[in-house]
Amino acid sequence: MASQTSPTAARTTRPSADSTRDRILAAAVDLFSERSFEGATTREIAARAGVTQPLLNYHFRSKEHLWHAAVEDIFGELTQALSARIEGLRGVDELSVAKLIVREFIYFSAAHPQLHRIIMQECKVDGARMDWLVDRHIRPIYEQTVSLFTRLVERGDIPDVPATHIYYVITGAGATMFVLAPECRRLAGFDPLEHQAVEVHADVVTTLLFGS
Amino acid sequence: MASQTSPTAARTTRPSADSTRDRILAAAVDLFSERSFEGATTREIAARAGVTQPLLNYHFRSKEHLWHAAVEDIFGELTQALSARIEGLRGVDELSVAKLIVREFIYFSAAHPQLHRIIMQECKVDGARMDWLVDRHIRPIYEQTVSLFTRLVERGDIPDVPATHIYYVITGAGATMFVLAPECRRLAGFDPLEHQAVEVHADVVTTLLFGS
DNA sequence: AAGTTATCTGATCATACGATCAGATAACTG
DNA sequence: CAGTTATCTGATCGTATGATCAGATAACTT
Repeated sequence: MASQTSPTAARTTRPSADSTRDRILAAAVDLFSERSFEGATTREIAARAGVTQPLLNYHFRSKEHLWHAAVEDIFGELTQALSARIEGLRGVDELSVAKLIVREFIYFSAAHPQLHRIIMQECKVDGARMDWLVDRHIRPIYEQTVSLFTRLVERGDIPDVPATHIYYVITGAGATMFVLAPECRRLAGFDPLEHQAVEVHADVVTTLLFGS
Repeated sequence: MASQTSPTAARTTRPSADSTRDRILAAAVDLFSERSFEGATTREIAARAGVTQPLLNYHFRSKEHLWHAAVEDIFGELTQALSARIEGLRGVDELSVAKLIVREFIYFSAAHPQLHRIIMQECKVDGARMDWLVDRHIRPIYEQTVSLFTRLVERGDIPDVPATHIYYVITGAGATMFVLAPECRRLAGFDPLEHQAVEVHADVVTTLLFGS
């Protein structure tokens, strides 16, 4: 029997190394982010993973399930990275925590452009996948961020800026830039990542947000 | 014989009203922007235009040609709108022209979110359509904008900001916001267009760019 | 070793999709 | 009006794609 997982269920039941399945997931993350759901074919994903196409339907009920698992995978990594960062900052004041979390997010975005690319590719009108993505992954992070920044504003630690603006700066200026690097190169022959290290970019965003 | 047009040829040979063809083009612009090239089917486009599917292949050689014609259409409207604005400003100083052109661009973006949506949907890795789109439409506008702003900077009319930053503010903050309104609503139950008139948003961007 | 389950493949199916074509209808021309 | 061209449709084709299935192979259990 295939190890069927529901689209929303995190992959935690079998912790052992399942390298073939993982390779398929990695290939799916890559191709879905590069070409969107409709633009990526299961054969292409299989080829990149070095397996045959029917194997995808063995490990995942359908292409749609595979997409959900892939998104679960990449967003799980993000959540884990952020949690680990917070965990390592017990006792530190919330302002410093916020600064370091934003940095962590930018670093992750630079290292995993697939994450923002997938979001971008799913920005379709009346898209069910986008609804799921927002509900399950984006909103939780968004609300945590907003509540953290709201506390900092109330405490007078940072200037009072609308929460949506904060989020816009972080995700937009802070992360999407890395994703749009290829388009930037296409347009102006200029790649932001070549001229500016991630750390420098993180500095800019931090200054923008925290005014320091 | 079908009125075949090459993908890059502007539709200027037959100026008379061709309402069916125009309805197909409008439907194509809508659906390509809502669902991307691969996500939109020719049958769906035909249905929205109120015609049968084979008619698309009569007016356009292929789905790819239809996409090019649709992009040609919407970007042609933009170019025309900007040109008309410039035409009506003969003799006006370049700083005022720049301000009004930026406004015009934001108004157009708000009225035609399909334009930025199409760009967004074609942000794929190694996408031939994106290459064409940048070469034929985006770069010309980009270079014109940059050269205009460069002159203003040299003249000391506006603060010295890197050209790419200028373009980023205009297109990013200025226009993409309207396109991402559905996602904004999805995420935070907040639609920027409901809370903020286009004029107000244009004010914000203008202030950001021209510091006045 | 034998039995059992998990993993993987080749062959194939059903369908959705873009394209084609013969022919109908409408519009235009002389 | 007759002839011609432009416009449009129903039927159909070829193919790409996601899914299925029987069976092979590997791994694991007792």
